[in-house]
Formats: sequence, C-alpha cells, structure tokens
Amino acid sequence: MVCTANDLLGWRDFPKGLRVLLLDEDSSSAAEIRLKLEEMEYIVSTFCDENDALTAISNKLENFHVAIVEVTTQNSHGRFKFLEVAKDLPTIMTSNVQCLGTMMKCIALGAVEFLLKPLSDEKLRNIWQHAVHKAFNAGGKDLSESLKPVKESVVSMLHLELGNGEAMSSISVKTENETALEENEQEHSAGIYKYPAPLTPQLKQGLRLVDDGDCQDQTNCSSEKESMDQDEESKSVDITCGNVVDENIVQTSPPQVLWETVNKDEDEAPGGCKSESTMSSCLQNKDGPSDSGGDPGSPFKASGIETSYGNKANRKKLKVDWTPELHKKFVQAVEKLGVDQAIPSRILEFMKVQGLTRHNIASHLQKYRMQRRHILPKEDDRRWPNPRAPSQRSYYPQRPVMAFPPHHSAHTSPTGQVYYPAWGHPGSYPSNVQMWGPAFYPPWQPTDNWHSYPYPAVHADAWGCPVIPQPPTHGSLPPFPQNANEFHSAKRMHGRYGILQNSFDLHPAEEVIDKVVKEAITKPWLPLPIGLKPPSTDSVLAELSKQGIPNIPSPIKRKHPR
DNA sequence: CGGGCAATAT
DNA sequence: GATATTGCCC
Repeated sequence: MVCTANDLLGWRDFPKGLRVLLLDEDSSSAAEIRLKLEEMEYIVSTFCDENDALTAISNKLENFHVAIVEVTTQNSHGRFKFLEVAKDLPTIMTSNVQCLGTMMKCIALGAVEFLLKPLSDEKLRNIWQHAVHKAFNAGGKDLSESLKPVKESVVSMLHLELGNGEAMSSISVKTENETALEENEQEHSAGIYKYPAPLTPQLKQGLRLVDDGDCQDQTNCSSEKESMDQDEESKSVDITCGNVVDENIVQTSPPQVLWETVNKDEDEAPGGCKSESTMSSCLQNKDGPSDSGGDPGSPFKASGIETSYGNKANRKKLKVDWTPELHKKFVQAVEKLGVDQAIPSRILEFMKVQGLTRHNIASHLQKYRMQRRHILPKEDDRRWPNPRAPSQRSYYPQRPVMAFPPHHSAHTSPTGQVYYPAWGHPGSYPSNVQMWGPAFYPPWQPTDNWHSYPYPAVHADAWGCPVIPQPPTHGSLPPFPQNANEFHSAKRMHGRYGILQNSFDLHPAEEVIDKVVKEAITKPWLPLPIGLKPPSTDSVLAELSKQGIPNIPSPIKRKHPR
C-alpha cells in the first residue's frame, strides 16, 4: 500500500526546514510572504528577478523543495518559461489577478497550484504538500535531489519501509499524538535531514475517524459538556467513531488534529454494523506551547466532525486507543500515586483525561501489571534462581513516590536513578509499537548487572523505566535513536546492536549475539543490558530445568484462586 | 460502588 | 497475537 495524501495531511509542522524559492517582483508582497513562511519555519529564498531564480535553480536545484512564483499579465511569458525549466520543482503560482487562462496555462505547464493573492497563512502553511506529493509521485529516478530527503523524512515519519516502496504499515500507522512538550527538543531548524522524527515534536495526534458513528457519546472530545476539568492540563480523549464501513477522510484543520481514515475492509458482517470506534487522545492542551503558529481559527474549530457524526443511537463501544502519550500519562499517574494507590479511579482522576472511563483505566492497568509481572520476576529469576520463593507479596516493588517534574527529559528519582521518558522526548515517538516495561524498578535492580554494562542507547521504555546515566564512554551518543526510521523492532535494535558490538570482546559468541538480538526483537520492551547475555525465556527455563527446577509458575496465572 | 481478574471480542 | 472490553466475583 502506498502512502496516500491522507497519510500526510496531518503533518502540520513537517515543513520546518523545507526550502522555498519565492519569486515575486512585488517586493512588499514578497517580504510579506517570506515573513509568513519563515514563521512557519520554511526556509525562504526570495528572488525578484526571474533569471536569478532560474540561475539559482539550475545551480542548486537541491536547495529548493518548493517554489512560489508570482505571475502577472506582464511577466507571464517568462513565468511559463520558468515553469518549464523548473519542472522538477513543485511550483505554486500566485497572482493578484485571477485569470483563468493564465491559471490554466500555468497548471498545464506543470504548476502544482495556483493561488490567488493574498496568500494567507492557510494557503502557505501547507505548501509542503506539493513537495511531498512530488517526492512520492515523481518516481525514484527523476526525483530531484532536494526532494529525496523530504521523502525519506516523510517515510520515516510514517514508519514506512524505505526502499522497495513496500510501504507496509502505512495503513496501520497510527499517527502519534505528541504533546509538543515543553522541552528541549533539538530545534534544528533544518534538521529535517538529520533527525526527521524529533523534528516533528509537533506531530499531532492522529485521530482515526470512521464515518458514521456516534462520536459523541460520553466522551467526545468535542463534547463541550462539562468540558475538561477546570484544570489547566487536562487532556481529552478523542473518540473517533463510526462504522468501519467505508469512510472518507475528513480533514479538519484544527491544529494538531489529523483525521485519518481507517480503511478497513468491511468484510464485516453485513447486517451487524460493527462500529469500531477508537478513542485516541487528542491533546488539546491549551498550555502547550505547541500552538506556535496556532491555528488562526479557534483551536477547535470543529469542522463538521462532531456535527456530522454526532448522532446515531449507535452507541457502540468506544475503543480507547492508548497512544503513547496517553500511556505516558497513565504511567505518570501510576507513578505519582504510587503502586499501592494506583487504582483505576485514582488514576483516572489523576490523568484528567476526558472521556476515559474507569474501566478503560482498569483494563490498561491490568495489562500494565501483567507486563510488569511478566518482566520483573524474570529479571529476578536471574538473580534468585528459585522463583518459588517470592520475597515479596506484591509484584510491584515499592518505590517512594516521587514527584515528576513537568518535563520529561530526565527524571531523577529519590534514589538517584535517572529516569528517562519513553522516547527521548515526546516528539520523537517513533512508532506505534507499544512498549511495556516496568515503570518502577526495584531498588536493587539497577545496582547489579545493570550498572556493569554500557547501555546508552535505550533509556527507558514506555513505562518510564529507569535507565542508568550514560556511561562516559558513550557520552557522545544521542539520548535515543533520533531517527524515526528506527521505529520498528528490528531497526530499533540498531542502538542495542551497536552496543553489542562494542562489547563483542566480552561475548564473542555469535549465537549469543543472535540470541540477544532475537530476543530483543521479540521483546522490545525489555531494556536488556545488551552487553550482558539476556536470557530468553526459553534459555531461562532450560537453565532452571537443568538446575532441577522443571518449571516456573506462569506469571500469567492469577495471583490467587478465586 | 469499585477493584481485579478471566473471558471474550476485535 | 496483542489489546481493549465485558462479565463476574469479591
């Protein structure tokens, strides 16, 4: 499946760093446009003279990703020429006058769009689409150099496989909602080439909208009823709803919101309208500095979504989509509350996410605990071969409640351990792969094996798993793979693998390496010390078996019979 | 009512 | 198969 325009619509801030050639004889107009573009973080090169522009293009086509060219009745001829010369550069024509003939000719000559002046923010904001469109439709061969990075970047962001165009998960890709968090993101203005992912901390939530649902059950983000709590940081959960029957995308312009289609085949039962709705968090955090350019319109200028999909007795289940952000919030809540206090209702209260129900939380909590149970005991087993002698009643090691700072670049727990957020910073969440791991590590955890091995690449998992500070030897490494390309397990292993190789001398056995990699791939949530041989479940079992312990109680089993 | 777990659904 | 929802028990 190929990436469709729909997939791209939400990347509102993608264009940062995109280079725009602006050709406009009207200097004041040019200045104005330039200013706007620059506010949007495009990089603008202004030309008043057509020939200069052409020269610039011919010299360095790769310096531009998209062009905006003013056309008048006087200069139209030259502009047409420009279009022909610059046919590899997505060119938007603009003019004060609307002349159908001119428009037609421009388009015919390859202009991607004709915009009437004045060029509003709206018009300008999305000009990047042409670059992306070109990038994806020009075919690898004649794809101009300037657009390749664009393509790569987009591919990265969409978690597509590069190369063979096997854009696998394009449909399953869920855009992540990112609170353009308060922090320190690397603001390389032109970073698009280097760090595509971080570049888009502004990536806003993607909401899957399926047509025809009742979106407005209890939880609609649009529900203005008792809107969010009076508080300042409430998020809300947005539910997309509707049946899975064919749906068309509705592109709303509300900032940070992407309505994305879920093209599921309706192989569903004919009669039974299986309306699967998902609720994804849509941070409409007012606090967010995110609204940089803010949408001119109301932050929530609902465009039809709620209105058109609002009714329906079809009150089907709203499936909560635990986006990383939502999850993160959840984890934070749990951590803040402390394990003993972490019960659904409190978590719910703490999270302040509109639309979430206690049940949702409970469910998630259940999974969360399951994961912990699955993971921690295993690590414990490594230390204490006899799993049958649990030292604690609780599966959740107690840890002092700690107050997280509002930002997540790093947290320091009372014990001095440094905690990192799941993915470097919220903006760089590279995938929709949920990573489950312990939110709390037992105090003992980091003290032995963990510390002995360099493990700079992976700092934490989604659960806010603590990580050790970077060893000096790897101090120069980035906090986390910054490249969204590394989104899926195999690739995410890159970092680990690198470490692995570094510690090759410690464990030269290739099988070991393979095993480690395999397991790491299989269980991406495991922040395993790579230098250390991480036993797979099987190997653990085998080892235990060798030691006379035929099996270990399944962690999945209920704690106590009912 | 609400927590927690298993069963069920998607 | 993983996740989320439902159902049921306490």
